[in-house]
Amino acid sequence: MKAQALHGHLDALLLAVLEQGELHGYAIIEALRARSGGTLDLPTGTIYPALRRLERAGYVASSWSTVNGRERRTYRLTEAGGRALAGERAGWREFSATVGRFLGTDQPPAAPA
Amino acid sequence: MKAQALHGHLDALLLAVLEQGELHGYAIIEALRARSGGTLDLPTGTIYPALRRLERAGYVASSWSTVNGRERRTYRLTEAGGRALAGERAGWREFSATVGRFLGTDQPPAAPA
DNA sequence: GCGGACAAGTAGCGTTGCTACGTATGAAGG
DNA sequence: CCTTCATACGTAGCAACGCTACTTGTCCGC
Repeated sequence: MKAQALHGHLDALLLAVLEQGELHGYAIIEALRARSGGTLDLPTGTIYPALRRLERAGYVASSWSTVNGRERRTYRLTEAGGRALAGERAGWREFSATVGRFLGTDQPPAAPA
Repeated sequence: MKAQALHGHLDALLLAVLEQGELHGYAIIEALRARSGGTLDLPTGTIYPALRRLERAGYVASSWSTVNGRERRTYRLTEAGGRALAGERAGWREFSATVGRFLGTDQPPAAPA
């Protein structure tokens, strides 16, 4: 997938991942990769700054913990983050519907389990 | 709709509009606005540079004409542009499917005529 | 004459993600 | 013991892209 196609939607993805439970940065990267079937393989230099942006915005909160001598910063969605996610979802729906009208999205044949 | 959400997909939209026939810049803006139901109201400062980008890339070709004393630069899709559009379509499909998996797109109920 | 629709364009800005780099621990392999 | 790899975090600088604001010019209606 083209790299910068994410532009403007990364925050929504991160919030969506955190919606299902708190995770630390590295795990978020793996979650994105796993849930996307390998399509979304985002570098750390993309994720970590994005998480800090979200924290600054109040959409996520973080706390440190040490696991096996490794420092982890675990992020969780805040209430504001939940509201933001809802907005992002609505925004995404409108956006994809609009662009889809031109690019002919229609039915993705994928029938997930 | 949030402004910069288009990031990376504008070219595809322009090519898609031109696919249905050649148009001049101003008409492209109106076509986008009309076909999107007013959602896509892009300023000239967005469209004109984008068209020139596409022309430089060889995806569209242009020719001048004068209508009612008004200079028009009419753009049409080239063969390379058609191929590019096909690629963009595939890219969009993958992108929207991937992001949709996280944001929950599902089936847009729109069943166009 | 003046404002508004039509028609094209440029300059500069801000956002955003990416590349490249740096640091540190623990486990596995030679 | 030393190297390599996976885990885990982070920053600095860059490039792409669309937007805002502005400019120029014609034609039409008031």
